[in-house]
Amino acid sequence: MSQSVNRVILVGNLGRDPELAARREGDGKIANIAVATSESWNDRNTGERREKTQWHRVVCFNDHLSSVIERRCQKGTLVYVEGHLETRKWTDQQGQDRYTTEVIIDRFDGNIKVLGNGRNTGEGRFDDDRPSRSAAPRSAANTPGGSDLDDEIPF
Amino acid sequence: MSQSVNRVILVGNLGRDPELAARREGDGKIANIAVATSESWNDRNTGERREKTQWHRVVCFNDHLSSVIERRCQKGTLVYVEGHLETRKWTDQQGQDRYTTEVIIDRFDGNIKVLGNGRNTGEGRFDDDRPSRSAAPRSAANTPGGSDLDDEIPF
Amino acid sequence: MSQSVNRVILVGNLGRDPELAARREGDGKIANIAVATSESWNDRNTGERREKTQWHRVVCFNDHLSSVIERRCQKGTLVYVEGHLETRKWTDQQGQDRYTTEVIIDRFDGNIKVLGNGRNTGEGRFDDDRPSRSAAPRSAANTPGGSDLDDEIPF
Amino acid sequence: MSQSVNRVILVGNLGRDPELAARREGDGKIANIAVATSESWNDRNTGERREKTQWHRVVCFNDHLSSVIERRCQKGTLVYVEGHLETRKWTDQQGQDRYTTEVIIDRFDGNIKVLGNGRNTGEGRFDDDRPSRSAAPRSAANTPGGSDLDDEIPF
DNA sequence: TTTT
DNA sequence: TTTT
Repeated sequence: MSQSVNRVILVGNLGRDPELAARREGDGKIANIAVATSESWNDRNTGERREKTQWHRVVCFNDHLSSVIERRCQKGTLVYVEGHLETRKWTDQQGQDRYTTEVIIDRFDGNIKVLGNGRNTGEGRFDDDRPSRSAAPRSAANTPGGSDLDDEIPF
Repeated sequence: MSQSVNRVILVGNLGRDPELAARREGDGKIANIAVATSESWNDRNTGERREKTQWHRVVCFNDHLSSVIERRCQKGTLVYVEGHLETRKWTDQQGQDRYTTEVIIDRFDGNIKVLGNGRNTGEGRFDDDRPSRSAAPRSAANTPGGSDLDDEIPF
Repeated sequence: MSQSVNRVILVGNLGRDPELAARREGDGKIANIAVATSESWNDRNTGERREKTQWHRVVCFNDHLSSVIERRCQKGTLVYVEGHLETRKWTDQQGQDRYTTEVIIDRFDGNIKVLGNGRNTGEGRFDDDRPSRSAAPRSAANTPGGSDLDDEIPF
Repeated sequence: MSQSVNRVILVGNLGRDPELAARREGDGKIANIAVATSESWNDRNTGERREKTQWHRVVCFNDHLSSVIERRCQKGTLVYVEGHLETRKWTDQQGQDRYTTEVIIDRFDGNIKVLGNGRNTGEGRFDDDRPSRSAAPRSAANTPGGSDLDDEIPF
């Protein structure tokens, strides 16, 4: 179990179209996206509005989800991403150790969501792309004879 | 410090317009919103598409933020909410104990975000509503002479 | 995809031993735990230390994980829980509609972690309980010839 | 508001004692900690147990919280950290651009918690260190005449 | 009921 | 470097 947690949640816009990486043998497609988050504040001294953008390297190792990213996302798309941090080591041309930190999208179901923009305007549901391999959520309220909460706001 | 964590993150749509509650003395405005989240899956047995909606009572005790909710949110608005769970006890008309669980929006800055729909279409930034009381984010990259990451994707 | 997110993170202590519910046909064991979170603050007016505890109904529908909860958790155990909110409707003895909100533990791997106390003191790893059905994490750094970050501190 | 979210949650152990950085003028103390998270799995091919550790640079820019980290944390301490990602640019000795990604602890209250080990065994509460500047949580259940949930289990 |  |  490892007594540890490594969790990242991002909501932001793609800075460019997704890059579909070369397929590694047996592993399927890999998608790389650049996600921007920004915060703004009023400068204490000048009173001016300031803004700061962070760019995040987000990587998807799942073949099917990468295809969906390819189809549904483009420069400007607003996405929700849930993943974990990984820092990988590489060697630059001068032979020096370099480290790059990425957000790895964790699991298939629900860890990336298209929230707006891009190609997702009214063309049907994302889930339509998925084969029926997705299991039913496991909980009481999904059982037959269960809640009719779906039909009305219960409060 | 209490060695505990109580954290909720929701992205969903408002099921109705916000309700601005009566002002409690000295506490400012309170906003109540009904947020829907849903998940869908293919039924194992029938193969049919099924969907399940959850409704969340979300409460904001901050006066200023409640005003913003009032202005910026309406039925259908997609919001991001970050808060914590509270269950409060009350007594019904039969004199019985009842419990209601709500998501309390945690702090002012950034714990509710309008992601789409509603009144937020191109009318300027949410932050324009805020007085300059918001402090500058505290971190290295915000210092003078700092990063020019804002101008370009660095990867 | 549903354009929505419903996510709860708790770190808190069990208020009593886990309750293993009756097995529903075909669904395996269900575990119910009561998790307390608390926050404390200094009262603005009196200056006294005040504390507030929240109790959370946490439910696990996974058979194997429920067994682990049964073995590893007891009254007082500190746990990390990651799940989502569900409110289910039921009818009380007076025939009135009632609603109960629970935190449903999301998926098997890593969504409950024993952080301390209870029976988890030095009795071996939680993972030893698991059969080898757990898949390898999918990411670059796990590939053969990959990173040797594990062996040394990169900063 | 910026329509974006940048959020990191870590639970892990300190790999070394905290490093208290030089004070920047007017900004107070800065604490740097190295937090390890790890995951383990059974190798698909060999069946062997494998483990992978990630190291996270975590930075605290808050003076008071940095003092607490200094006192309460040491090599081996298990901590909960909530923050956001920042990547800062710097120039190495060869004059090349380099980027380092860090987790910045977000705000004062509750964004770092000592969960175990280290110096936190029975020496009194963390909160005792804090002056009474912490405001009361704002919510219904904290009001006078409010809930007595604290005293009894509601389920 | 828990815990600090 | 940590921890299980």
